[in-house]
Amino acid sequence: MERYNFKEIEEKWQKHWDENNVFKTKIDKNKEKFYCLEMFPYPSGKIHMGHVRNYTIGDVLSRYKSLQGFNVLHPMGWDAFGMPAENAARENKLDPKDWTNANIITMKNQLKKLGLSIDWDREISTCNKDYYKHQQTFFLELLEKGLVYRKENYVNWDPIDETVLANEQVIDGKGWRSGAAVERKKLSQWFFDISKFSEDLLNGLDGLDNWPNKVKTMQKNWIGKSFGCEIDFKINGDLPVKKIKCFTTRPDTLFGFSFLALSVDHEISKYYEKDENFIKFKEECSKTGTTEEAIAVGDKIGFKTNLLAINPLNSKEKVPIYFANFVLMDYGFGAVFGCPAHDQRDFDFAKKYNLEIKTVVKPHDKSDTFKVKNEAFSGSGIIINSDFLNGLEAPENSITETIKILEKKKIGKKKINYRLKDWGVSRQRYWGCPIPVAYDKEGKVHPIPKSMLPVTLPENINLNVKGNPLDSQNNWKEIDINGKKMVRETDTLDTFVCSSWYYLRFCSPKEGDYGFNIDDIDYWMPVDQYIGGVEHAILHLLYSRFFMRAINYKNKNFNIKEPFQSLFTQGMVCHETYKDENDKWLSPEDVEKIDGKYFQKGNSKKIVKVGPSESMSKSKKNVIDPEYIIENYGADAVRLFILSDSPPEKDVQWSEQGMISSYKFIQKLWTLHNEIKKKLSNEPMEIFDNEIDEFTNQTILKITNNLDKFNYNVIIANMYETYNYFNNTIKKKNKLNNLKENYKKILICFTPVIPHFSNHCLDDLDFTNDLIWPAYNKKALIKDEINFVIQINGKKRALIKTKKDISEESLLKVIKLDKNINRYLSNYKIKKVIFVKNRLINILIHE
RNA sequence: GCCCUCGUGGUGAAAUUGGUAGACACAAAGGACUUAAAAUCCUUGCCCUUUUGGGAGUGCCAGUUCGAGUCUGGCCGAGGGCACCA
Repeated sequence: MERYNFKEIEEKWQKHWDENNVFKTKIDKNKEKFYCLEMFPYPSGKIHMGHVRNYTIGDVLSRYKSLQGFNVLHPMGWDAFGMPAENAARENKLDPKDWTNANIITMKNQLKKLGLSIDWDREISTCNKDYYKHQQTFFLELLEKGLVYRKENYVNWDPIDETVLANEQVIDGKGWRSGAAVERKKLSQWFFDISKFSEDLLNGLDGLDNWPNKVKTMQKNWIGKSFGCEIDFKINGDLPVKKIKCFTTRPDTLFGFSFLALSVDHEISKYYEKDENFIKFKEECSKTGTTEEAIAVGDKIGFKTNLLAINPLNSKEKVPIYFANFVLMDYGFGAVFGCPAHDQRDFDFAKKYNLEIKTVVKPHDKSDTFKVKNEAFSGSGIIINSDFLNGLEAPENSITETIKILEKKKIGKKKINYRLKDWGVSRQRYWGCPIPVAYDKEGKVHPIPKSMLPVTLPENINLNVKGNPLDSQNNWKEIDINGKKMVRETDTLDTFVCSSWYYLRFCSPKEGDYGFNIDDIDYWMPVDQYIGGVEHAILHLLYSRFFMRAINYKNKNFNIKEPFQSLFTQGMVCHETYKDENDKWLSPEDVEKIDGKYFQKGNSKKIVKVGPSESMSKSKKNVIDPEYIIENYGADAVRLFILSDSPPEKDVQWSEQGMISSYKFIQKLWTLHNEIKKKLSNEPMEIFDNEIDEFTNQTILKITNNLDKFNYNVIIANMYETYNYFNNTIKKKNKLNNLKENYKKILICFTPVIPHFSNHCLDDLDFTNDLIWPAYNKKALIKDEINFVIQINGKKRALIKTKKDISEESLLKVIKLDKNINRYLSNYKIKKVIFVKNRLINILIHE
């Protein structure tokens, strides 16, 4: 027997799949479709283990669904616009396009070596003008529908990447890519009106039964719906403004009102612009505002105005108005009514400035003289000290009642507020999709006529400039529209716009007139299974849900709202981290383990400090190169290992030992295959063995269920069990009549995980027909004999083999023959017997 | 502070959804083969007993049940998300 030559065999099959267009997909209305999609990669250079895991999971599912007879769409493309290309190009004096395309070629080859069942005919790249042309059309359509607008606003400015970031791209006050502390800057920007769909995006979550709850909760929190009331406060003072609007969720505590706080950006601030003390105060606010921790721990500070606000429920009561650092301009109306007794933040502020703390809610178990002392009370209770509101149950009842009263008095009205803000999509970068608009001399916006699309990026330009390289491209910027001279928009679109609709493009990758063809969409969409990292829980997944609604808006021909029917978020691939004596990161390649201790390779004097296992990342050097692993162990072995150790939704530890054992497992399977082959050709097959049928059926049932439930790690265990069983059985038994058909079924079940090996073995035995997912035979699943569990007082005392469907009476007779059981039964009286058919008997005795 | 998820051997983890806890694998120890090593194979895995067997046992404490890793309540611990959101 030859050793299993994975290199030769894997290459052979990959070539076969390629040359025969095995994974090419066409619409076939006689077949049920299955659209399996993994989040497409950014072409950063080489694939990493995270990709291997993500795409292996998707490939197992695709191959399984194909074998089940589905018409499977399993495409791949490139999220090809973005900063790294621009940075790399600047450093190496290259064109971002060349850098990107070279990476795409490398990574495509690497993905092919993994043996993925991808329809490469549908490959798309978002930096290709055939792609972004349609994105520009979408942009203009949204502009026409009023879903895109331009406004001057405070934005998140990333000083390292020198671009604006969306709220979703600021994590803990830092840029999601650069890690730089984000600054506030006022700029004119393009926005997508995502907040228009806040309610719909929230409601849509309820229908996403096959999404992880975690992701749904995150989106729900991000949308941040809250019920409340808007209230107009009259103000006393020497300003032309006589009214300030506030949003509150607790109008029922209005009698506890003791100050009104405004954002420093509130419109009233314009009357204080020349006040030196106010300018100083505003500066102080912007300083503390940069990091999240500063905000969380930070002091509440205020600037007292000479204005007074009048309590709308008691016009005699007048309270001071402050500007305060904790009031956000872009939530509510940038103004807060302060009730220190029942809001901790207001309480802190009141303590600092010695403001009145009026208790208006008491806990149920306290008397009417209850007074808030050391901290605000926000629990449930009864309204007190509030005139006609007294006695109401707080909070639910008192809030609705108060709103009714306020509405009657025309002081306020019911209001629902959302935390979700519009999506700022302007980026001051070169390597992105140009925004297809221009400005005339007056600065008025003109869409680029659709006939002039695409607006392509200028090529071979100097990237070594400060700010946006497109700004200095005068030839490119100047444009004639209908004889009028105009200047192009130089901002490009956030790359998350590209990924908001790419799954539609895969359905019609070559459609020239529009982004997609409606017939294709009708057949393929929605994505039946989407697979990717949880880091996009809010970003990409929310944007995509918005984008479908935006296309759908005022569009009778397009009915998709939810692009992803089911979502699966896989865990990360982790590895131990290593540092040398100077705390410099070391790569696993440079580390050697001798007798349980770690040293630098080739130098057993240099001790290596071992850190915790963390998600593989270039910066910590704890990466394993998939190409090296595939080269040395083969794609099947890598696929097997990456699935074997942990459930796919959890993080997995990379283990060299585990990898080797997966490799050895393939070799063992090969040895087994050859022994089975020898038996099949040498021995007359005359003995029909029930047990092997039963085992195979059990295995088919287990693997099928585990595939359906994404228990891919358990499938690997099932594969090991199968090997162990077959290996033992063929050693013990000869001339098995039903070995052949069972082995064939098993090989088919192995195909999704180890496609090269399984196809090779199937081919080797001329099993080339009817390669379909085996159905389990329910009759064969019912065993003739059952291991019956015998319990005495709920404790297992014996395991007895009996015929199936044995009755309670006969079982009791049988178990009396068991020495151990009889010891209990003959010495004690039976109180009660619990009998579970074909499974368990529990005998309760007096002791 | 608020919300969510999760606690099972030395390790990664299984457990047909309330019915044999620890499948499958990694690591470890012992053994077989070998001059030796590698590779391969076998055995072991908490406590008591020579064995048959018995006891404890799924973070901790209670509860429901004939029976709880699984259900209920409380506590402890870990991870994640949001965070001056009015």
